[in-house]
Amino acid sequence: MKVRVRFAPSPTGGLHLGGVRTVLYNYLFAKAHGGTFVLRIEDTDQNRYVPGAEQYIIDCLEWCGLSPDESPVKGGPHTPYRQSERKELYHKYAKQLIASGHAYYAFDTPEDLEKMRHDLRKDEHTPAQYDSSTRMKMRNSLTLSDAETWELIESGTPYVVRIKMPENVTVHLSDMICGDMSFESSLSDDKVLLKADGMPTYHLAVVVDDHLMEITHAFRGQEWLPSAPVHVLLWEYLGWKDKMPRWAHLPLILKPDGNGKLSKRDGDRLGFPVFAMNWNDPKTGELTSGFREIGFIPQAFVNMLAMLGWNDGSGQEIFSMPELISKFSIERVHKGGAKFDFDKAKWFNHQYMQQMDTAALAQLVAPYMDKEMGPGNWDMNTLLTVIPMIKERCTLLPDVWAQGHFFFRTPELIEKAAIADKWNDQKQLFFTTWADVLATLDAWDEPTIEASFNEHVQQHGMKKGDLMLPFRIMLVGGKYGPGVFAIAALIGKGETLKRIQVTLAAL
RNA sequence: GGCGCGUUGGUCAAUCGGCUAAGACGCCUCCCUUUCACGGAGGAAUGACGGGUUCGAUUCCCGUACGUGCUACCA
Repeated sequence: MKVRVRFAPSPTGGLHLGGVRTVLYNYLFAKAHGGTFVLRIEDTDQNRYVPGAEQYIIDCLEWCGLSPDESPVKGGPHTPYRQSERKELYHKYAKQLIASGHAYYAFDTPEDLEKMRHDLRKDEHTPAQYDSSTRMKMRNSLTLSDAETWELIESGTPYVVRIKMPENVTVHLSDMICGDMSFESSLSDDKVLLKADGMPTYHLAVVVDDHLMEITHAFRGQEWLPSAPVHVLLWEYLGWKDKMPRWAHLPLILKPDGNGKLSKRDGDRLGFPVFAMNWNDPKTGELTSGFREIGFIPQAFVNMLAMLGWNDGSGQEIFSMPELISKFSIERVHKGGAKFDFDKAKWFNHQYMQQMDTAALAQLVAPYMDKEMGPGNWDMNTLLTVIPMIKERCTLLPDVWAQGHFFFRTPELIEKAAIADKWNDQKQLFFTTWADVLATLDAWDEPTIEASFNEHVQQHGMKKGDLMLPFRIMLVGGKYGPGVFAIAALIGKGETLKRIQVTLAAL
């Protein structure tokens, strides 16, 4: 059997961690079986549709290295891939369901529904559902005659199509992750299949499209489990049950500090991104930060997500994409949700920064260099030299600048406070005279500079330990960075002397 | 409220009836390093609770508790 999987996001906002992970597991499963990964866009809610969101999703997938084989832009054998462009299809199958008695027209207004939910409420806490116990009290094609129904439709009365849930049926569902489950059909309400605006709801669209696009395995978040029986019933009622995909309901990604699904607002609140890339909402003008922009390497991001809900049992945590494809197994995906841990996410990125080759890393760092120094105003060869010296101190891509800016530019901020209270005339004299010695040096390399320093320390009868930190502060501006003599060697004699003199004058 | 799903350290988690319960992140101590890191060596910290089944339960079953999801003309 040829494997076909799909991801069907609604273009209503950024792509969050759970979404990317769903794509990832889809992708890994498909690639492991030589299958096809389909992207279709679920733009079925005109009120919530946000222009640009579709392209954003496509860009995110590309950044993550998870580009689909078939998509609205790429095309494929099942065009169109946008649900808004497949409207007639849904109408056709909705009519088929009505004809076979599994669905019906409903003309109730929102006010009618609200009244029903209030008047017929089952108990204090729970409003009534539109289901077998209430549907015969509403205005729909089950209570109206055919002629009345037809007249209402002809006269342009807004209507929806609802599924007629059976009264006493136990729906069985076999899930690749959750195992066998069963649901009582009477517990679900008569879900709307076709909305008054003519668009399908998710329930109809997912079944029709999965069938038409020959999807064999359907991955989605566990929040869909309660409506899965509706979908199973639709597969059955449409006569396609033998072609129903195998389901896999993925565990949820939860808030780090406790309760609930991770949401966009948690990122703002806790100081980390929840979207793959920056999302600029054109409707609200609100900007939500992404993992790409704060300096994650895409492979690290994807690796981190892969481990949030799955492992191969060996204890290995760093996997390349080909390794993930060959080792991923749906049986080892957890059932329980996982709290997202930003520290662990950063650890993954740190690991990738250490193992990545310098040239590739420099390419990823270049945009941040452009941002700080201006495009063309910095030297790539210097960056290539500097990266191996500082990368172990770097967790995210912009840390390269934070940890190495002094190689490119005289530090603007000098942490004088770190040395000021122990400063004295003797030290002042030491550096003044040593600068003169340095000026006369012929060679300019790390051992030469350090030897000169040591010799000068001895001549002044001072302690090297008292002078190393001041020298560092002069060159770097703060208490961090690689060996001071290596820094001096790299920035050059002129720049070293300049930094010593500037700081001496300021102390 | 109803229904579904889940529950091993603070977090991610291994274990598929034999446990002195792996490993990772984070935290702490020490070593290395005349800075900050990296690295190395240690440490604290876990089976929700109550019943069964069994020679033996973290593991299987049943309750309870807790968590979480759904309960829309949102997905």
